Amino acid sequence: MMTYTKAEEDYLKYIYDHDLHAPKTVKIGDIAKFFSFTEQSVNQMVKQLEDKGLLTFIPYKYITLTTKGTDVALTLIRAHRLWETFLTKHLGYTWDEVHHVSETLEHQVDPTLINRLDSFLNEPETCPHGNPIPSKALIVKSIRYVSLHTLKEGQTLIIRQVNDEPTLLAYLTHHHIHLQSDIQLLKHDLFNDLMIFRSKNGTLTLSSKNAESIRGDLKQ
Amino acid sequence: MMTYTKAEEDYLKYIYDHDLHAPKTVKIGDIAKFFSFTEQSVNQMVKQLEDKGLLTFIPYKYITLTTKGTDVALTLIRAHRLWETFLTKHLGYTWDEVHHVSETLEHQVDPTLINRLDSFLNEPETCPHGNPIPSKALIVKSIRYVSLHTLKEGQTLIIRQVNDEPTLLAYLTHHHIHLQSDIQLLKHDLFNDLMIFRSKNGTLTLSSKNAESIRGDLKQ
DNA sequence: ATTAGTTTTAAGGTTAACCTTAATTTAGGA
DNA sequence: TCCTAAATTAAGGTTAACCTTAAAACTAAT
Repeated sequence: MMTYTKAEEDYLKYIYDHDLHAPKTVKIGDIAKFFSFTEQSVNQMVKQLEDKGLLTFIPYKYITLTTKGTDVALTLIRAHRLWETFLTKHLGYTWDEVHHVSETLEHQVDPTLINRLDSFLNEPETCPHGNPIPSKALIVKSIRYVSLHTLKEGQTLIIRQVNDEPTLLAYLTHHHIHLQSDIQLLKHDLFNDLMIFRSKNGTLTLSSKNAESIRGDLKQ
Repeated sequence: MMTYTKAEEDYLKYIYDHDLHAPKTVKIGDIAKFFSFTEQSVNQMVKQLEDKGLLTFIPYKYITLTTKGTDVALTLIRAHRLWETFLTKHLGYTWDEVHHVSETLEHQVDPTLINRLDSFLNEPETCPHGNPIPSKALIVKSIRYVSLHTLKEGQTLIIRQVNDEPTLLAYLTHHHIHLQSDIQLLKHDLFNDLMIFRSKNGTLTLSSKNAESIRGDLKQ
């Protein structure tokens, strides 16, 4: 089992996420902008990752992960989400507290350890934020949910997934909103790009960018 | 909470262990020999640790940890032994397998995490090798056991503690010896410095140096 | 008072891993 | 065709954290 540097892993994770959201569109410039590096630096690192067989770069087109690169990204995600599950299920952490700790534990990806942790947890399908945990064979069972920012006024969503963003999670927790909560769009203020919702415990406001980080099932 | 580099932590652990075994005797040269560094390097690092208030060095006499330095060492030991306990109690590791994994996990010493892990494990008193786990307040409950290498021919020891040395542990496991096992000294071959023992499953030989790593209660 | 063993001072080398600046070069659309 | 965005090449800087070599200086014990 090869091991990669933190920077390499960060590149792979970014590319994986970006590609999931918009396939075959990652360019050198995207990565540079995201990490605030120069394009030359990114060019170098992309070359390095290509040399290691982790990605393919078609100049002037796009970057994609190879199977090997995808496996590395999924291995990291698997470890991260399993540690998060352990922390919430057994150590009493809340969903907005786990990210920070898991960031440091996720580089603990020794396959034996992670697989045993998986068994101990009874092979959970999702992390505390509702995101799928890749299986031992790195298969991801992904479910297509509706994103909160696409709601029409009056519609209600049952929350099933939230991106692992501590401030957003803390905000939701503060409003007593968690997985399986109902949330109804009262008003979409297009001018300010704000969405106002009603939940069981009152109303709350989210920018549509934040709403995009929340997904679930439409309530009939 | 300050955080220290791996090298700094390694120095502190070495000094702590050495001091436990032979109080007030650690010198620059001991550390240098142990790590195979030059004495000048060690001198520098010792100065660095002194500047950080972690130890006291009386030239031509000895080095001792300050309270602060002792606390750092105990924090590391606590984390290490709690992770070992988790790995054996819940993830199915054996006592000779845990050391390697815990080495990398032990730098995970975020106090909240470790304290919650401690509660989850029901505040165990000892690690899988029988060594005491410092409490949350860093109190060590140490029990005085008899060392195996001091046995007289014919005497039997009930094993309660073994130093965390993977090869020794693997050897014992191979002979089906574990904590609470009885082991009787048959013959002490002083010429070759070997000790021959009988256990429930046959006989085995240990150098007296290895025997020193095993402690327990004399059986009447 | 010697001397062997210890400690200190000073300057510099190493390693790993990135990241930058500056100067070109190339591709592809208007 | 040209122009702009994208990519490349080349050389070098940075940072963190130790560790080494070489040359003194100091202690304690005979």
